Amino acid sequence: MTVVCDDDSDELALNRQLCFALYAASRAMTKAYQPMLKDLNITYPQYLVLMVLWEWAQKGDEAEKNKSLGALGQRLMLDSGTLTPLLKRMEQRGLVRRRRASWDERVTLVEATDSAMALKPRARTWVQQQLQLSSITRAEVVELHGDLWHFLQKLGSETAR
Amino acid sequence: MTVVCDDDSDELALNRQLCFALYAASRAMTKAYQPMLKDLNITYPQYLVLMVLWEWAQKGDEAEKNKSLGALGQRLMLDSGTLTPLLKRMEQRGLVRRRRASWDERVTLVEATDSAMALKPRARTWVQQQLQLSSITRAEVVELHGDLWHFLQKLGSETAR
DNA sequence: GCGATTTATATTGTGCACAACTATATTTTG
DNA sequence: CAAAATATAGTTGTGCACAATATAAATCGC
Repeated sequence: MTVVCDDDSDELALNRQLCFALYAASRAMTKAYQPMLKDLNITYPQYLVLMVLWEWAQKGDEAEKNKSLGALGQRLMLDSGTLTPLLKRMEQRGLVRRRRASWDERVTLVEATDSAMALKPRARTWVQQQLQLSSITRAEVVELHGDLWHFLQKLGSETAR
Repeated sequence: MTVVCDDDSDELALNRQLCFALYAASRAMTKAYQPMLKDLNITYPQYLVLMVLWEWAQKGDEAEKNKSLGALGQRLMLDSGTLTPLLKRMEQRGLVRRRRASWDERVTLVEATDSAMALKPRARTWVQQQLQLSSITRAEVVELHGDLWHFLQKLGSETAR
């Protein structure tokens, strides 16, 4: 039996594509978070927003200038087309407050409510437990995280050209 | 000045979260593919589908049983809720054919059209060029890919419990 | 062979992502 | 200072993802 197989068959094989590995791993990770997200009654992107707002809440008021929708977008690499409706949904759920900056009417300031702050310890506990229960070591996580970040930097500096 | 900073501030810091690194890297990768995707006039998930169909086209007809929507979903880890409308759009664009299997009326068989096969060399050339132009080495790609796949296996075996 | 169960796909509804565009406020510049 | 340029969000439209559900075909147990 003759197997027809041109020389580029390997080059574009799905299982060798970094792009697919990233795509699949990202979605698998999102799925792994679902039990916690369901418990907190939020979505995955909303959880990412909360992580930023939780950080901001610790910084006090001196850095209000940097607590805008735009700043949030820079941290998460998302634009207003994604964040505006997402934040409106979170506002409806009582998780965030939105208001215009007095010093610049273009700017929308965003902050976590007490209700949102209350979710933080629950998230922290769950994340810690999952890592302990997992067969994945902390060292593996740190290494993969570092490699991803390094990759992200290079990719960013190249696509910015 | 006293900086309020509880002891879990680092644990949930966005920039230390593997989940966010995966999320950001995956989206950045998708963005990096946009010039090619725009040229081929397809979306990123459609490109992933094509990579599978390109592989299938090389296998001849003996494996028709494994060229179903379900098999496609297993490869891409996507369900019918995502694939059915996506494939209908690709069918409209003349990129795929869909038909019921004669041996099981439930099964939808999927295959690339000639028009879709014609896109493969263009994609291959672009991917090769990008890697050459990039400051990212082939070794880095292979290592990150391996680590991601390894991680995906562990995550999959755990969430399957 | 026939009802119950399982399997494969399709449908429905919600929430992202993101490109393209709009609206408005601020800053810069001649 | 008025006009142009820039900055910041919001809006609109398309296409995923995915949970939940529906539909229909095949298989199983008897």
